Amino acid sequence: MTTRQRILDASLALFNEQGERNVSTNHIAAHLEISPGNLYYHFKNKQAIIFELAMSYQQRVLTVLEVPEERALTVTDKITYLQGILSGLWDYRFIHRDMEHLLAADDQLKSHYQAFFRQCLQRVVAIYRGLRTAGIIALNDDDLNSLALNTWIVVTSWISFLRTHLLAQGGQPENMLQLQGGVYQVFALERPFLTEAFRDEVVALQQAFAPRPQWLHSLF
Amino acid sequence: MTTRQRILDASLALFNEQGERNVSTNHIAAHLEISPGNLYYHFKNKQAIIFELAMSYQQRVLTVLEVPEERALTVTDKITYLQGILSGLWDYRFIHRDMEHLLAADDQLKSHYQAFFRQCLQRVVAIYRGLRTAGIIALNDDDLNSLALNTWIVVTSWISFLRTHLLAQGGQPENMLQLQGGVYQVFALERPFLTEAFRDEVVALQQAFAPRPQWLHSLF
DNA sequence: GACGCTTTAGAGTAATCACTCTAATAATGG
DNA sequence: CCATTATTAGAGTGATTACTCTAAAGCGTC
Repeated sequence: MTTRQRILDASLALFNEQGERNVSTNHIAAHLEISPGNLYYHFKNKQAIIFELAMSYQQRVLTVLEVPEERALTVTDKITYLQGILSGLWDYRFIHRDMEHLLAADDQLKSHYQAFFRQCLQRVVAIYRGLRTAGIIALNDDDLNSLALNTWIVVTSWISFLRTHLLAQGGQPENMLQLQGGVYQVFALERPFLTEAFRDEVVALQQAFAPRPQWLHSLF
Repeated sequence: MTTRQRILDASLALFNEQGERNVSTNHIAAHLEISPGNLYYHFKNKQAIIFELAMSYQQRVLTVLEVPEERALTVTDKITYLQGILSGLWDYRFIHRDMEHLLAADDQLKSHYQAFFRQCLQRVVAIYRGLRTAGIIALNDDDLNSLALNTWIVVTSWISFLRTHLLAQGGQPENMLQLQGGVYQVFALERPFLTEAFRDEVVALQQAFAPRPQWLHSLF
């Protein structure tokens, strides 16, 4: 693997674990046992590393959100989408931790991200339209748009919600289970719009993602 | 006003405007035209300032979320709650920008915050129970719990959503209007649970908070 | 094996950070 | 008016930051 790629991988891992704020370029170099000069030979500054990671993240998410045109959507599709997005968010979780800072520090990243968000929202809308066409949910366009936006907000906030409100240290195994709770939570958004024909089936599926009692009951 | 209070006020203003990360204790002192030594006479470190601001924030939110016991809830109550919370979140918006960092840096704040969150969630649940008792919404306990959690997530993420996805510079006047969009968005969460008796009334009310076309249509 | 290009090491730098120390000044109370 | 205490100024500190510079090492090719 090239040094350049090793820098990206190490940066991503360290940013995720400790937060971008707490990881300096010197830390990254030391972790890789290379010199700071070497790091700066491959990237002109820290922003450039972040920018590249953010591009990978966006590509990952957009790939997950592709909408099949030739066939109708199924309930399983929806789960696949959610799991894909949640695992993408997890793998790049440093990005949503203080995105305001990342965007404020890099105009190029900001415009890229805002375009990316529009694309995402359009695809989420398209997915819900697909579910409506498939007869799985029933709602008007206003409700659908609001649902799409609320879904986006809940999904993208879910990880930081977990990390701030629940388990203290960011142990991965524990959180991976809780991560699935995001699926449950989004299903709860859609549930009232389910058609009678699909309600029982979907609700049964949702239960598979029900948060484990040990932390759910500690909430309510 | 005491120097101590002036430090708190200036810190809050600067943290909100520039982000806690970008505001050093030296900045705060310089802004107040006092010496760093003076600042550290009143607060033992930066964390202590943040901690105190976080306590004010929590008290503000809990005060807003008080549930009247002697009377039934009305639709107007709900709007009052939402506006109160949103304006509280706005006035302390630095807190939700990188809360993970704030909590990781201060164990005391972390335990306070987690207890605070539980209290908030319980009150949101109580409010929805009140609306159910008043016959405004109809749902079972599972749906109600999920709705409460989703409401909390959407409300607390709304401001950072606005600041990252929409208008670039954080101009207050523009954002104050958009801030109200959060009310609309939460109403959208509840809308499918409205009883027939109240649906038309509430939906009409919701329209008053509909986001202005100039940025809504840019989204979809 | 000499040349040129890419990659690397590592010392160094100016700026900034949170915070400390000492001493001067103001306020207070007897 | 004096003694004590509370408040303030301001210089300074060691650590850390993002990043630069120079020179050396690899390495492919003729």
